[in-house]
Amino acid sequence: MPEMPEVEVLARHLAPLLRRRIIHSVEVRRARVLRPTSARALKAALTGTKLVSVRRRGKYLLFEIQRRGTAPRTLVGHLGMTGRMYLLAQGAALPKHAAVVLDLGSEQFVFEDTRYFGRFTLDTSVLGELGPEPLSAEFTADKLAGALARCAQPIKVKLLDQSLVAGIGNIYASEALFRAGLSPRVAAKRLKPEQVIRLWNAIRATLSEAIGFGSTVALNYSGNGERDGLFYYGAAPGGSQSYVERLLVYDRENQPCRNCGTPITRIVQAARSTFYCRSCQLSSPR
DNA sequence: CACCATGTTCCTTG
DNA sequence: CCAAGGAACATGGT
Repeated sequence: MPEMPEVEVLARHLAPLLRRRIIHSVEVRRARVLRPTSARALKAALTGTKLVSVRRRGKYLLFEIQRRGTAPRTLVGHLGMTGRMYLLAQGAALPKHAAVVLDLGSEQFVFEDTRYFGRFTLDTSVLGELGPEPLSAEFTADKLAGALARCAQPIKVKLLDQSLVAGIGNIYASEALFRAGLSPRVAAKRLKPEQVIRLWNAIRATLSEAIGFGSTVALNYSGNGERDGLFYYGAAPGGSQSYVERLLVYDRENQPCRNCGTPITRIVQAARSTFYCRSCQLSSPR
Protein backbone atom coordinates (compact mmCIF):
# COMPACT_ATOMS: atom_id res chain seq x y z
CA MET A 1 0.00 0.00 0.00
CA PRO A 2 2.78 2.31 -0.62
CA GLU A 3 2.40 5.89 -1.78
CA MET A 4 2.34 8.92 0.45
CA PRO A 5 -1.45 8.99 1.08
CA GLU A 6 -1.54 5.33 2.05
CA VAL A 7 1.40 5.78 4.39
CA GLU A 8 -0.19 8.86 5.91
CA VAL A 9 -3.43 7.02 6.58
CA LEU A 10 -1.49 4.15 8.10
CA ALA A 11 0.53 6.49 10.31
CA ARG A 12 -2.68 8.09 11.60
CA HIS A 13 -4.11 4.65 12.23
CA LEU A 14 -1.07 3.35 14.09
CA ALA A 15 -0.15 6.43 16.12
CA PRO A 16 -2.84 6.12 18.81
CA LEU A 17 -2.51 2.34 18.91
CA LEU A 18 1.24 2.37 19.49
CA ARG A 19 1.72 5.45 21.64
CA ARG A 20 3.21 4.61 25.02
CA ARG A 21 3.37 0.91 24.28
CA ILE A 22 6.40 -1.02 25.51
CA ILE A 23 8.34 -3.28 23.16
CA HIS A 24 8.93 -6.39 25.25
CA SER A 25 10.76 -8.34 22.60
CA VAL A 26 11.57 -8.36 18.91
CA GLU A 27 11.34 -11.26 16.50
CA VAL A 28 13.12 -10.93 13.18
CA ARG A 29 11.89 -13.46 10.65
CA ARG A 30 13.41 -11.95 7.54
CA ALA A 31 16.58 -10.00 8.27
CA ARG A 32 16.71 -8.63 4.74
CA VAL A 33 14.16 -5.94 5.63
CA LEU A 34 16.46 -4.56 8.33
CA ARG A 35 19.22 -3.69 5.89
CA PRO A 36 21.75 -2.46 6.80
CA THR A 37 20.89 -2.95 10.48
CA SER A 38 21.63 -6.35 12.00
CA ALA A 39 19.00 -8.34 13.86
CA ARG A 40 21.18 -8.13 16.96
CA ALA A 41 21.41 -4.36 16.75
CA LEU A 42 17.68 -3.98 16.22
CA LYS A 43 16.82 -6.16 19.18
CA ALA A 44 19.33 -4.38 21.37
CA ALA A 45 17.97 -0.98 20.37
CA LEU A 46 14.25 -1.82 20.70
CA THR A 47 13.84 -4.28 23.52
CA GLY A 48 12.49 -2.57 26.61
CA THR A 49 11.84 0.76 24.94
CA LYS A 50 8.63 2.76 24.75
CA LEU A 51 7.03 3.89 21.50
CA VAL A 52 6.64 7.64 21.72
CA SER A 53 5.21 8.62 18.35
CA VAL A 54 4.48 7.49 14.80
CA ARG A 55 4.88 9.93 11.96
CA ARG A 56 5.34 9.95 8.21
CA ARG A 57 7.95 11.50 5.93
CA GLY A 58 7.50 10.87 2.22
CA LYS A 59 6.67 7.18 1.99
CA TYR A 60 8.55 6.41 5.21
CA LEU A 61 7.07 5.76 8.62
CA LEU A 62 9.06 7.15 11.52
CA PHE A 63 8.69 5.43 14.86
CA GLU A 64 10.18 7.33 17.74
CA ILE A 65 11.30 5.05 20.55
CA GLN A 66 12.71 5.96 23.90
CA ARG A 67 14.35 4.19 26.78
CA ARG A 68 13.92 5.77 30.19
CA GLY A 69 16.42 8.47 30.77
CA THR A 70 18.00 8.28 27.33
CA ALA A 71 17.62 10.22 24.09
CA PRO A 72 14.86 9.14 21.71
CA ARG A 73 15.78 7.18 18.59
CA THR A 74 14.09 6.85 15.24
CA LEU A 75 13.12 3.58 13.70
CA VAL A 76 12.45 3.88 9.98
CA GLY A 77 9.82 1.79 8.22
CA HIS A 78 9.03 1.53 4.52
CA LEU A 79 6.35 -0.63 2.95
CA GLY A 80 8.08 -1.27 -0.35
CA MET A 81 5.50 -2.59 -2.80
CA THR A 82 3.63 -5.06 -0.63
CA GLY A 83 4.32 -4.15 2.98
CA ARG A 84 1.68 -3.84 5.70
CA MET A 85 1.83 -3.01 9.38
CA TYR A 86 -0.83 -3.80 11.94
CA LEU A 87 -1.56 -5.16 15.38
CA LEU A 88 -2.63 -8.71 16.06
CA ALA A 89 -3.86 -10.24 19.28
CA GLN A 90 -1.11 -11.88 21.28
CA GLY A 91 -0.79 -15.49 20.23
CA ALA A 92 -2.69 -15.03 16.96
CA ALA A 93 -1.25 -16.87 13.97
CA LEU A 94 1.31 -14.87 12.04
CA PRO A 95 1.03 -14.46 8.28
CA LYS A 96 3.33 -16.38 5.97
CA HIS A 97 5.43 -13.34 5.16
CA ALA A 98 5.75 -11.73 8.58
CA ALA A 99 9.15 -10.05 8.47
CA VAL A 100 9.36 -8.46 11.93
CA VAL A 101 7.13 -8.94 14.97
CA LEU A 102 7.20 -6.77 18.09
CA ASP A 103 5.78 -8.16 21.30
CA LEU A 104 3.74 -5.38 22.91
CA GLY A 105 2.24 -7.49 25.65
CA SER A 106 -1.46 -7.95 24.97
CA GLU A 107 -0.85 -7.49 21.26
CA GLN A 108 1.86 -7.94 18.69
CA PHE A 109 2.89 -5.46 16.06
CA VAL A 110 3.44 -7.14 12.70
CA PHE A 111 5.40 -5.91 9.71
CA GLU A 112 4.36 -8.18 6.89
CA ASP A 113 5.82 -7.91 3.42
CA THR A 114 5.25 -10.48 0.72
CA ARG A 115 8.08 -9.37 -1.51
CA TYR A 116 10.39 -8.09 1.25
CA PHE A 117 11.22 -4.89 -0.62
CA GLY A 118 10.21 -2.89 2.44
CA ARG A 119 12.40 -1.88 5.34
CA PHE A 120 12.39 -1.74 9.11
CA THR A 121 15.66 -0.23 10.13
CA LEU A 122 17.69 2.05 12.37
CA ASP A 123 19.40 3.55 9.34
CA THR A 124 17.97 7.03 8.85
CA SER A 125 20.32 8.10 6.06
CA VAL A 126 17.67 7.90 3.33
CA LEU A 127 15.66 10.64 4.99
CA GLY A 128 18.31 13.19 4.17
CA GLU A 129 17.78 12.71 0.46
CA LEU A 130 14.08 13.48 0.51
CA GLY A 131 12.62 16.59 -1.05
CA PRO A 132 9.88 18.69 0.56
CA GLU A 133 6.60 17.30 1.78
CA PRO A 134 4.09 17.96 -1.01
CA LEU A 135 1.43 19.35 1.34
CA SER A 136 3.79 21.52 3.36
CA ALA A 137 4.44 25.22 2.94
CA GLU A 138 7.98 24.40 1.89
CA PHE A 139 6.74 22.90 -1.34
CA THR A 140 5.95 25.96 -3.43
CA ALA A 141 5.17 26.26 -7.13
CA ASP A 142 8.32 28.38 -7.46
CA LYS A 143 10.45 25.70 -5.92
CA LEU A 144 8.92 23.11 -8.20
CA ALA A 145 9.53 25.29 -11.25
CA GLY A 146 13.14 25.78 -10.23
CA ALA A 147 13.72 22.07 -9.83
CA LEU A 148 12.16 21.27 -13.20
CA ALA A 149 13.86 24.05 -15.12
CA ARG A 150 16.98 22.13 -16.13
CA CYS A 151 15.60 18.62 -16.19
CA ALA A 152 15.37 16.87 -19.55
CA GLN A 153 13.51 13.83 -18.23
CA PRO A 154 9.84 13.30 -19.05
CA ILE A 155 7.78 14.96 -16.34
CA LYS A 156 6.20 11.65 -15.28
CA VAL A 157 9.61 10.14 -14.62
CA LYS A 158 10.74 13.24 -12.75
CA LEU A 159 7.73 13.15 -10.43
CA LEU A 160 8.95 9.80 -9.11
CA ASP A 161 12.21 11.40 -8.00
CA GLN A 162 11.84 11.57 -4.19
CA SER A 163 14.34 14.41 -3.95
CA LEU A 164 12.07 16.62 -6.07
CA VAL A 165 9.10 16.14 -3.76
CA ALA A 166 8.66 13.26 -1.35
CA GLY A 167 5.85 10.74 -1.59
CA ILE A 168 4.60 10.57 -5.18
CA GLY A 169 4.61 7.05 -6.61
CA ASN A 170 3.66 5.44 -9.89
CA ILE A 171 -0.08 5.67 -9.39
CA TYR A 172 -0.37 9.26 -8.25
CA ALA A 173 2.17 10.49 -10.80
CA SER A 174 -0.22 9.45 -13.58
CA GLU A 175 -3.22 10.72 -11.65
CA ALA A 176 -1.71 14.15 -10.97
CA LEU A 177 -0.70 14.64 -14.60
CA PHE A 178 -4.21 13.81 -15.74
CA ARG A 179 -5.63 16.36 -13.33
CA ALA A 180 -3.17 18.93 -14.58
CA GLY A 181 -4.00 18.15 -18.22
CA LEU A 182 -0.34 17.58 -19.00
CA SER A 183 1.26 14.88 -21.11
CA PRO A 184 3.51 12.55 -19.10
CA ARG A 185 5.97 12.62 -22.00
CA VAL A 186 6.88 16.30 -21.94
CA ALA A 187 10.41 17.10 -20.82
CA ALA A 188 10.18 18.67 -17.37
CA LYS A 189 12.05 21.76 -18.49
CA ARG A 190 9.59 22.42 -21.29
CA LEU A 191 6.70 23.12 -18.94
CA LYS A 192 5.50 26.71 -19.04
CA PRO A 193 5.19 28.55 -15.71
CA GLU A 194 1.43 28.34 -15.91
CA GLN A 195 1.64 24.59 -16.48
CA VAL A 196 3.94 24.15 -13.49
CA ILE A 197 1.38 25.91 -11.35
CA ARG A 198 -1.35 23.63 -12.61
CA LEU A 199 0.85 20.63 -11.88
CA TRP A 200 1.65 21.91 -8.39
CA ASN A 201 -2.05 22.30 -7.68
CA ALA A 202 -2.84 18.90 -9.18
CA ILE A 203 -0.21 17.12 -7.07
CA ARG A 204 -1.55 18.63 -3.87
CA ALA A 205 -5.19 18.04 -4.75
CA THR A 206 -4.56 14.46 -5.81
CA LEU A 207 -2.64 13.55 -2.67
CA SER A 208 -4.89 15.32 -0.21
CA GLU A 209 -8.01 13.87 -1.77
CA ALA A 210 -6.52 10.39 -1.50
CA ILE A 211 -5.73 10.96 2.18
CA GLY A 212 -9.25 12.21 2.72
CA PHE A 213 -10.69 9.21 0.97
CA GLY A 214 -8.59 6.69 2.87
CA SER A 215 -9.29 8.39 6.17
CA THR A 216 -13.05 8.13 5.82
CA VAL A 217 -13.16 4.51 4.79
CA ALA A 218 -13.03 1.60 7.21
CA LEU A 219 -9.81 -0.09 6.20
CA ASN A 220 -9.08 -3.61 7.23
CA TYR A 221 -5.43 -3.44 8.12
CA SER A 222 -4.88 -6.91 9.44
CA GLY A 223 -7.39 -9.01 7.58
CA ASN A 224 -7.14 -11.29 4.64
CA GLY A 225 -9.25 -10.91 1.60
CA GLU A 226 -10.68 -7.69 0.32
CA ARG A 227 -9.74 -4.24 1.39
CA ASP A 228 -6.88 -5.57 3.39
CA GLY A 229 -5.31 -2.26 4.10
CA LEU A 230 -4.37 -1.52 0.51
CA PHE A 231 -6.77 1.09 -0.44
CA TYR A 232 -6.26 0.74 -4.14
CA TYR A 233 -8.35 -2.32 -4.75
CA GLY A 234 -11.54 -3.76 -3.45
CA ALA A 235 -14.91 -2.14 -2.93
CA ALA A 236 -15.59 0.53 -0.37
CA PRO A 237 -18.28 -0.24 2.19
CA GLY A 238 -21.83 0.95 1.83
CA GLY A 239 -21.81 0.76 -1.92
CA SER A 240 -19.95 4.04 -2.16
CA GLN A 241 -17.23 4.70 -4.67
CA SER A 242 -14.67 1.93 -4.74
CA TYR A 243 -10.93 2.38 -4.62
CA VAL A 244 -10.59 1.38 -8.22
CA GLU A 245 -13.34 3.72 -9.38
CA ARG A 246 -11.59 6.57 -7.62
CA LEU A 247 -8.63 6.42 -10.00
CA LEU A 248 -8.94 8.51 -13.15
CA VAL A 249 -6.33 6.92 -15.41
CA TYR A 250 -4.10 4.48 -13.53
CA ASP A 251 -4.63 0.87 -14.62
CA ARG A 252 -7.38 1.94 -17.03
CA GLU A 253 -5.75 1.09 -20.35
CA ASN A 254 -8.32 1.10 -23.18
CA GLN A 255 -11.09 2.19 -20.84
CA PRO A 256 -12.83 5.46 -21.67
CA CYS A 257 -11.40 8.68 -20.30
CA ARG A 258 -13.77 9.91 -17.61
CA ASN A 259 -13.57 13.35 -19.14
CA CYS A 260 -13.77 12.81 -22.92
CA GLY A 261 -14.30 9.10 -23.56
CA THR A 262 -11.07 8.56 -25.47
CA PRO A 263 -9.51 5.20 -24.58
CA ILE A 264 -6.76 5.58 -22.00
CA THR A 265 -3.25 4.95 -23.31
CA ARG A 266 -0.59 2.92 -21.53
CA ILE A 267 3.06 3.61 -22.25
CA VAL A 268 6.27 2.51 -20.53
CA GLN A 269 8.64 5.13 -19.15
CA ALA A 270 11.77 4.25 -17.17
CA ALA A 271 10.48 0.67 -17.09
CA ARG A 272 7.23 1.67 -15.35
CA SER A 273 3.71 1.88 -16.73
CA THR A 274 2.24 5.32 -17.33
CA PHE A 275 -1.44 5.85 -18.09
CA TYR A 276 -2.88 8.96 -19.69
CA CYS A 277 -5.49 10.37 -22.02
CA ARG A 278 -3.84 11.45 -25.25
CA SER A 279 -6.73 13.77 -25.93
CA CYS A 280 -7.02 15.56 -22.56
CA GLN A 281 -3.33 15.64 -21.70
CA LEU A 282 -1.46 17.88 -24.10
CA SER A 283 2.21 18.64 -24.27
CA SER A 284 1.85 22.18 -25.56
CA PRO A 285 0.20 25.00 -23.61
CA ARG A 286 -3.48 25.73 -23.96
C1' DC B 1 5.28 -20.40 -19.57
C1' DA B 2 4.63 -15.25 -20.20
C1' DC B 3 3.94 -10.86 -18.37
C1' DC B 4 2.60 -7.71 -14.84
C1' DA B 5 2.80 -5.45 -10.11
C1' DT B 6 1.91 0.62 -5.26
C1' DG B 7 9.56 1.00 -4.66
C1' DT B 8 14.41 1.72 -4.21
C1' DT B 9 19.14 0.88 -5.26
C1' DC B 10 22.88 -0.58 -7.86
C1' DC B 11 25.30 -1.15 -12.21
C1' DT B 12 26.38 -0.08 -16.88
C1' DT B 13 26.66 2.90 -20.70
C1' DG B 14 27.40 7.19 -22.87
C1' DC C 1 31.23 13.59 -12.20
C1' DC C 2 26.46 13.39 -14.39
C1' DA C 3 22.30 11.50 -16.75
C1' DA C 4 19.61 7.82 -18.39
C1' DG C 5 18.21 3.20 -18.76
C1' DG C 6 17.89 -1.23 -17.15
C1' DA C 7 18.36 -4.98 -13.98
C1' DA C 8 18.02 -6.68 -9.49
C1' DC C 9 15.62 -7.62 -5.32
C1' DA C 10 11.28 -11.70 -4.20
C1' DT C 11 6.75 -13.33 -4.53
C1' DG C 12 2.33 -13.78 -6.32
C1' DG C 13 -1.62 -12.88 -9.58
C1' DT C 14 -3.58 -13.34 -14.11
